[in-house]
Amino acid sequence: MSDSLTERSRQILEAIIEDYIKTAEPVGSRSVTRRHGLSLSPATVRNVMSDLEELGFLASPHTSAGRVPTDKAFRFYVDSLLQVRAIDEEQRDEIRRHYRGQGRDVGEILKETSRILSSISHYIGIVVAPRFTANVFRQIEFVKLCGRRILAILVSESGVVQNRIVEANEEIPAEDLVRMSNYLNNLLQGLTISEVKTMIFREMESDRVRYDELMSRALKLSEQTLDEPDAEVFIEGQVNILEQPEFADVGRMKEIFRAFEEKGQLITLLDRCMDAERVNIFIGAENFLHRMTHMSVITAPYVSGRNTLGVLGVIGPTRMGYDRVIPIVDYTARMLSEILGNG
Amino acid sequence: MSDSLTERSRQILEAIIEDYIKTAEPVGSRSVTRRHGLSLSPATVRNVMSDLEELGFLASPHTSAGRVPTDKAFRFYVDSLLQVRAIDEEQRDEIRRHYRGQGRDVGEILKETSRILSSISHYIGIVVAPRFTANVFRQIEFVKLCGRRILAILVSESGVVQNRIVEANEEIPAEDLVRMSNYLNNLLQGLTISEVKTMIFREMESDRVRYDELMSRALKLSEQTLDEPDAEVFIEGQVNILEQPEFADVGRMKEIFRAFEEKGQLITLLDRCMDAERVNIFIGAENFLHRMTHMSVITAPYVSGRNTLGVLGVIGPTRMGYDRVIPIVDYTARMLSEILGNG
DNA sequence: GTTAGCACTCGATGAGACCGAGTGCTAACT
DNA sequence: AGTTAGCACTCGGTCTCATCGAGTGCTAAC
Repeated sequence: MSDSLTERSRQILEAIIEDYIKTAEPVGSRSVTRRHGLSLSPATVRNVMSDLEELGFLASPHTSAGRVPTDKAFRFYVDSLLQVRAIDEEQRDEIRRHYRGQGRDVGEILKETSRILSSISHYIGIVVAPRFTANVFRQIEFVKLCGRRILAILVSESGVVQNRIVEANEEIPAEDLVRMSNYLNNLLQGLTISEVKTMIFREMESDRVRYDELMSRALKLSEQTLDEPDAEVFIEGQVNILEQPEFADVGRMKEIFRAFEEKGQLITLLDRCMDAERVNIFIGAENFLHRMTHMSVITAPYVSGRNTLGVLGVIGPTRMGYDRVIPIVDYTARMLSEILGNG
Repeated sequence: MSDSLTERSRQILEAIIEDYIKTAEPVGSRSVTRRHGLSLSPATVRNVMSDLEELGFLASPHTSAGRVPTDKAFRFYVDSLLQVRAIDEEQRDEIRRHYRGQGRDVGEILKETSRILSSISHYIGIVVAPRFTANVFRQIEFVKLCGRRILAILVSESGVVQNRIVEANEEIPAEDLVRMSNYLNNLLQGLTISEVKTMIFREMESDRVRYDELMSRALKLSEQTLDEPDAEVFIEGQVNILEQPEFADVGRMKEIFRAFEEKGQLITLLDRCMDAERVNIFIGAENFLHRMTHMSVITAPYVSGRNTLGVLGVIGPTRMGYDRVIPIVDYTARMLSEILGNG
């Protein structure tokens, strides 16, 4: 398919796409010749554009408007035409600067990351927090609140904390809680959370535990602690899309904001990129969120050692500046990996 | 000032306000007579309306439109005319139902609370998480991550958890960390966080500690842990205001969304309600957020025992259904207090 | 004090004219 | 055969103008 394009067609397509990225408006044959030093007449360009429309790379909103690149065109652009630049030095420094304010809550770091992504890309930053299941267990602690209520705190190798209040059947003395957490910490050391789950299940069945009330109670509590809440996701900079001319229309905007309220769908989408090597791009309808028409998503996983922790990315209009944003996403993912990674 | 209004003027003002709340459109003299069984002619009503405008209760967008209640009118309405109903049974049940999914992370509960507020009021729900400073210290734990990095976990009496990664000057053995937390837990038991801060300061100066490296290190770590991050705030249902006809205008909408990005200002506003007895209302410009014109805020504090933990509320257009929303905010605050309160 | 009548205001709506960017086609040019 | 100039045509955007109707304020009568 891309072979069927002559060199000249490519050049013109690229010119149109780049124009469209700049202006958000249908591109006419004149502007192509004007803005790019191609020594061709508008009429010739028109012929080529007509062919490109035939091939599905361009669409015309109506007869007398210019033409607009389709999702297919952007896909081609990203795959074949785009030269990903190295990250801008200034931007790199800005990212580093944001991360400087050190020593905070992991959640804070993730939130800051999505703020960074949004403020530097001028689009929407998104970070999916690490799933517990993918993590390695480090420690569990029980803190007694009043009565039968216990605060369980679960810490993973990478320093992610999950805490929840559980209610025991009866009041448990503080010393017992310490013994319980010692027992569990020993038992579960070094396992991934999913291994932890099976381990707890197996241990509960074992004779040794079945008749030891303390242990079995400990296991029950930890079980309650483990069942995973919905993945947390940090989204920042939603206002930025209000600046985009193509969303001046109120109806379209509503759709977008609504899409962001359904975080579940977003998470599903980003989860699909967990195993990607590096940067991953969904263009327009490719993202399968019907509400997110005219939007593209650029993602990259962040890791700790060999372990993929989560995914981050930027959501912007389909006509976003891919060449600028891709390196930002890539670099930010690396920085975050470095900061969270402890190996 | 309210005395200067005759009974009839009041009735008419109320009718206008209620009409405006329903329709979001300027109210004319005819609609007042039509919709309300007042046996008065439009002409009479017009005279009264003219007086009300003189007094600053009404404003006319232009000569031939109807009239719109001013902030002052809404203030008067809320203070003097409004009969706050008891909460609707159905809504009460719905709130309870939302809270049923128990045993979660405190943060989760707060987020759910703001979701509840938004979905039941159909406006925007907002919850400011408890400040640490106002809380009573319960426990501190140190978890060793790799190298010199330590995860410090701070738990308050009410089960709120604050965690952050701190970096020590040198590697500290795990046993020492346990001893350090034991020392601190003993020292700080039962103090409020602000007392904790002074205590740490005093203790650091004491001779006993100055030459005990372990203790002084412990104090240093806890100091790092304590300095408070920005208060967390949960905002849900921002899309809901897109439904409000008065925000169909894109410019106005941008302003609102931008206001929500500056969470600091919102927090300042809500903080002012921390000491309020019960429900507190800011109407229109009263909230002092210049971006939030045409918006009102209804807040209520949530407590644990005598201790005010934080504030929650609903943000909606100035012409919101106060009679419906006030009991929702009030009831939700009570429920949340009950859930978090442990005494 | 209340009401009917009336002239007046002013935004909203819709029709018509016009403009201009852009297209597609044809015929001429290299 | 590919390229270009010329030209008729399309169609959204904008401007103007007339019209409509909800609503007002004023005056005079009840």
